Order: sequence, then structure tokens, then C-alpha cells
Amino acid sequence: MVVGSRDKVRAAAVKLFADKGFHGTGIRDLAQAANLSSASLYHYMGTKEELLAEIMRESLERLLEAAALATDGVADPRLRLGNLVALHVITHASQPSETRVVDNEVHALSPAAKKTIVGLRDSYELLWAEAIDAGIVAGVFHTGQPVVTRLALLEMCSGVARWYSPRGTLTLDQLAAHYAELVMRALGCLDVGEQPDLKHCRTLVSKVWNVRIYPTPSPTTTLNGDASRP
Amino acid sequence: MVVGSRDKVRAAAVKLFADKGFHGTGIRDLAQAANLSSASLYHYMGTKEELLAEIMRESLERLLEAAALATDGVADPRLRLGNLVALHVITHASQPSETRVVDNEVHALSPAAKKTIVGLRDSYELLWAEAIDAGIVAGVFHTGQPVVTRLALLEMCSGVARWYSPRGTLTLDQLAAHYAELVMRALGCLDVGEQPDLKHCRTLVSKVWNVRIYPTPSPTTTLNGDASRP
DNA sequence: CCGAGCCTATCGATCGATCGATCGGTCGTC
DNA sequence: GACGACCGATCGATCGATCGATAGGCTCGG
Repeated sequence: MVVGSRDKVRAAAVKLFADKGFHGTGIRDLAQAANLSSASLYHYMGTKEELLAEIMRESLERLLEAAALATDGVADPRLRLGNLVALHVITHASQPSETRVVDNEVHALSPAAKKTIVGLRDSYELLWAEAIDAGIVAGVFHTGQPVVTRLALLEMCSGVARWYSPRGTLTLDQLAAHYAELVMRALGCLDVGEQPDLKHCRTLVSKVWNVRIYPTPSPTTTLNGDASRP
Repeated sequence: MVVGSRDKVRAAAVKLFADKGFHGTGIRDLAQAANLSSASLYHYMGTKEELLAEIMRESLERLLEAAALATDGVADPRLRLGNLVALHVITHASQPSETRVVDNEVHALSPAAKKTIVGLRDSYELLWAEAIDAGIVAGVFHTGQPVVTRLALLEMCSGVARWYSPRGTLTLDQLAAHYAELVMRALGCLDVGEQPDLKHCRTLVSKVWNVRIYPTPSPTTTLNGDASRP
């Protein structure tokens, strides 16, 4: 697929910001990675910080949109949360750079941009909070600290972006299913009910990110024995 | 307690590196926070990167030492892991800046320093892996993916440093106990056995970090209603 | 007890390098 | 000939780091 320079700048920025951090990435690094001069970058972006803010906002909006679709019409709190977990894990495993930028570079934003980004993040986390609270009310989840538990589970699921490698033996579906089980167990959910709709979640991630997602670890199956860490 | 300039530089660096990132912190920021000129900094440190590496190495060595003491002589895998979780959570909640530097700034290290730091981290995580594996062998833990589960639980517990505020209603002991319960549940541990030795873990953290740790949220109890996020 | 010599702590000034960003252009293409 | 894509050159600012200098305290021979 031939991509325009604008997309190349975006892609290079995502990768570099994720790997070296916003302040660790220079304009010239960005230009080199995008095969442009540093001057040409400014035809496709505002300031470096505006580029970061746009990347973060787009990523969060995609996640938020996918999450809304993944829970749309789902009544059972267990399935709502299960789908949220599956979507979150698949997103973080298949788009680790984007999600790591969102999770780790908030500190580099100006106060105004930070307000927008944190607001979007809070909107997303509200979906989790509502599902957990509904499950408690329905008597299927059991925890004395719903807020703390939600933060703990979110951190657990986001962590996938920091260690998952598609070269391991686990498929995305296996990974998502395993995390859904961990979450259900942590919430003291004995009868887990319906399983998360992994196929639907995979499709949603494919659509909002406009990428191919394979249920298997990678197009050419590897024989690597274990999950790896960077 | 009167601290020397060396300690002030260290403390300022930890705070600034945690809040703004290594590359986001300038020598002059550091000097201002330590009440010194930028030239004077170099009487107490090598290069900026050596300072970062030293901070990370010291933090990891403290955690590693405390973890060894927290599991010393404990035979039951459930209690071994429970103590590791409690220690990890108390450390991350009471020393969030140090742990966030360790968790988030590895990318700023030179390859040689990175090797040392990642080696220390791996040594620490090995303690978790051994406790989990022992529990599986003993039939008290149940998971089909011990490696993935370990990574998930570690990320969950480390996340505490990103959101916990001592101004919330939760005491450190309550927080640690809750996380230990989450971990036991996630491992399918129906009979959790002996509870983690929270007092011992608190004492260990106090000793290796040379700080006061209160079982209550803060010396002067606040009335704040909820956990907060930065 | 003196003061020469030395050590530690600290500084203002400044180094060369790199930073993010901008300028005035040159290409093709329609 | 207007326009979008792109670049070499360069801007002022800031970066990490080093310089020589100063002030105060400690040591030790006389």
C-alpha cells in the first residue's frame, strides 16, 4: 500500500515517540524516519507538540469509538466488560506504539492539550466503571473496592503494550481470552456467562485503525517459544 | 533531617525524571530544584545519564533486597507470592517517583547500562515466576499461561505508582491486602491460606528506603473521598 | 598561635552542539 | 503560471558539560 508523506510522518512519529519518548525524539530523527528534510515536516504538521497531541487524540477517539461499538446493545455486565477487556487487549497488542504514546507521554502535553486528552481517557474509563458497577449491582461481580479494582485491571490490560510480541506462541484471541478470564476471576465472578465476542472485537480494531488483524500471532507463523520483553 | 547536597541532587532528579521524563529534564531544571548552579551539580554526579543509571540501579537493588527478605524462610507459595505482592504495592505506592523512573525511563539508558538494569529487573521478576510456578506445582494456583499471567499481574501491581495518592481513603495496608486478593483470585486460588505479613513488608520498605511509612494514608488523616489520578 | 598549603563546595561565564522552527527558494504537474 | 511538495541554509534558543576562580575550613610545620 502506497502511503502519502503525511501518513509517513504520522507513522514515524508514533514509532519514535513510543520508542524514545517525545523529548527523546528530535525533529531531525523524525525527518529521517519519514524520508524528508526537517523543513518539509512542517508541511504536514503544526509544531512537534501539536503532532503529539493529534496522535494521542486520534488514538483515544478510535479506542472510544470501538469501545462504544463493542458494548452497543450488550445488556449483561459480564459480557460488556468482557468485550471491553478483549477490545482493550487486542488494541494494545496490535497497536503497541500508539497506545504506549497515549499512556506514557501525557506529561509532555501543554496544560490545554492535556485537559482534552485526559478528558477523553476519562470518558473511556467511564465505560469500564459503568460495566463494573452494573455487575456489582447485578450481583455477578464481587469487590469491596470497585474504583481501585478498575484502576488495577486497566493497568494490567494496558501493560500488554509493554511486553507482548507477535513472535510469541499466543494468538491475539488467546491473549484476549486469557485476560478476560483474569478480569472475571479478579472480580470474583464464578459464573462468567457468555464469552467475549473476540471476532467482533478484532473486526472493530481492524476498522477503526484501518489495519489487518490476524487471529494468529503473525501472517507467517513462527516457532518462537515464549512471550518476550523489549 | 538535614540532607547533604548530594542527596538533594538525587531527590530532585528522581522527582523531575518521574514527572517530566529524563529527556524532558534539563541540567538547569535539576540545578534549580537542588538549589545549586548547574556547574555545582557535577561535583555530585557524573553525566546526567550516569545519574539516571545510578538512581535506577539503587532502586532496583533496594527492591530486590527487600523481596529476598520478604520471602526468606517462607515455604508456602501462596504466602511467598502474597508477600511479594504486598511489598511491591507498598513500595510503588510509597515511592512512586523512584519506581516510575525505573519503569518508564529504561529507553533513555545506554545499551551497557540498560543491560545492567534489565538484568536486575529480570532477577526480581524471577522471584515472582518461581513463586507462581511453585504454586502451580503444589496445586494451589491454576492458570494455563503462567508467563503471561505473571506479566499481567506485575503490570497491574506496578500501575499503583501511576495513580495512588496518599490523600485517598485507602491505607497502604488496605491497598496491599486488596491487591494480594486480586492476585490470588486471578490465579484461581480458592483457599488463599495465610495472609501476607503487611507489617513486615512495611518495615522492610521503611528500612531499605530509609523513610517513615505509615499504615494510615498520611500522618494527618485527610477527608478526601476517593483515589485520585495525576 | 601562625599562616602556607590544600581540600571541598560553590559559582559566573562560556563552550560547541543540537534543539525546534522558519526562510526563500526549486522543482514538477496540471 | 499557479500550486503543492520539497529542500538547503540558517535562525535564536537551549542543551549538556567544562572552565577558571573564589571563599571557607582543615592540617601541619615552625
